[in-house]
Amino acid sequence: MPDTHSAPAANRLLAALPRKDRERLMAGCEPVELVFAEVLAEQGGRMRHVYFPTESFISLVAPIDGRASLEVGLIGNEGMLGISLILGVEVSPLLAVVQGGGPAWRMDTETFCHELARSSELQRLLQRYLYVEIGQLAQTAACTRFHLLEARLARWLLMTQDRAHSDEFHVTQEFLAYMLGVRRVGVTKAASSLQNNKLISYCRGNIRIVDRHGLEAASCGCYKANKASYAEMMG
Amino acid sequence: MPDTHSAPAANRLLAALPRKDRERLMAGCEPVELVFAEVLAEQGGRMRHVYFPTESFISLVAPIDGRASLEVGLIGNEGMLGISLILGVEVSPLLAVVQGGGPAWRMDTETFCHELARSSELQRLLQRYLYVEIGQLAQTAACTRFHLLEARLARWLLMTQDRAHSDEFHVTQEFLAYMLGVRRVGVTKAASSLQNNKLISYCRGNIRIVDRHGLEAASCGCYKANKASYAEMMG
DNA sequence: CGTGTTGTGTGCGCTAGCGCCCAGACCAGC
DNA sequence: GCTGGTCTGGGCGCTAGCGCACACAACACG
Repeated sequence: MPDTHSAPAANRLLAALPRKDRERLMAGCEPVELVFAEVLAEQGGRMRHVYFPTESFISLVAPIDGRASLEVGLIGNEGMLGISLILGVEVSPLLAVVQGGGPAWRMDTETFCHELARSSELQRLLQRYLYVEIGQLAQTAACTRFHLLEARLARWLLMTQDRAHSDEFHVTQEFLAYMLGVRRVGVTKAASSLQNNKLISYCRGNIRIVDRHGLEAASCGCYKANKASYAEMMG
Repeated sequence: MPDTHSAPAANRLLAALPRKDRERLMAGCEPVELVFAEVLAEQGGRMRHVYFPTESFISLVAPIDGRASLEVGLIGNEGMLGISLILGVEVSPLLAVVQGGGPAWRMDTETFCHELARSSELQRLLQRYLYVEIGQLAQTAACTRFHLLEARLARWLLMTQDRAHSDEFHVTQEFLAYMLGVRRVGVTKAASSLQNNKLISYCRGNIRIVDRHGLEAASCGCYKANKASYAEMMG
């Protein structure tokens, strides 16, 4: 079991719980190692587990028309996968794919629902988290409609850096194109532009954030807006 | 008080409640007449009331960058405004604007929260409704990204027709452009195309749906998908 | 060391939608 | 009947992103 697992605060939702609630919840969790591209939930499929990422992170993807798709959410150690269970629905509304491999806590849905019923603190916390997610979903819709690819890419990189807890991570342009709902070539152009401006360095899927401040300036306001909304609601 | 108000089933959420719960809830409601373009909730503003439209309908709009905006939800007699209260948050995540004037039930938030705590049936129902809304939010994001304006317009018209309970309603192209996040001229083109194909007839904001089947064929699959998801979850 | 696979960069013609501006049609009110 | 506001339509040049096809570099593995 990796060392990261032993820190209870490795997931911020868990960390935000009162000690008693947290300990009971974590007693029902098991540590798992998520691997890149693993599908944790199909759209419309029944969820068997919820996940609290610690070092890993998960993309929420809205498939459309069979072929295309669009990432509409990103879950790292600030959140959880399976939040719709607090609405009493154990069907996943979206496709959930591991975007960054690594450790996470996992809990089966029955145990989770049981704990949820017992702890009103847990309920309160997760309700607020869901509220934030909803706001971000709407924000993402508008962002995707209005903002230029380069800005959206910059935002995506920042969000990923936050969740990867590192200024280096691996993601191919092909994959990025899939997430952003554009052609691979479009990503090539946008990424080249960022690289020319010395904001990132890119080589065969290995991305390094060189100038975080510059990247924030190049990204759309949605990045900061999202962060602010999380901070406001989750404290 | 308009006659439509006397029918308890005029709002489908209310109608779906067991008689006892419904009667208690409606006792806390007052009938109001919503007027076009009225703002019922500012983004980030505190909500004072929740609304159950009967003949009226309400747009949920995600403003972005101050100027532009995008409609991400539409609430008619199948839903309610203020659903985020079931998450214990009385701040509106979106801008809510009356899109079609008419009667609705209104309830102040305190009473609503109180009733919510009393009726687990109400909770269950609204949780499912929120789940559907979330799914549609994600769907809308992808739809806006990938589908052509003409198809999106057709979808919008169908959704509005459903909520207006009439094949005629009033909406200017200017307003449509605002909702769809495009130029007015773009709407002119798309609407002309639909009119040329004898699917709608359009004159100075007065729209009439001429060929509903044709319009469904011209719209993207999102319309049917949304309807199906509501039907599945809400019975 | 060659060979297939994976990832990145380019070029080319195309389309949807943009921003801007103006024309005409219709309606309401004086 | 005139006038001014509202609504629709169209023209014009432009851009972001599309689809397709191809070249090339780096790596992985026999």
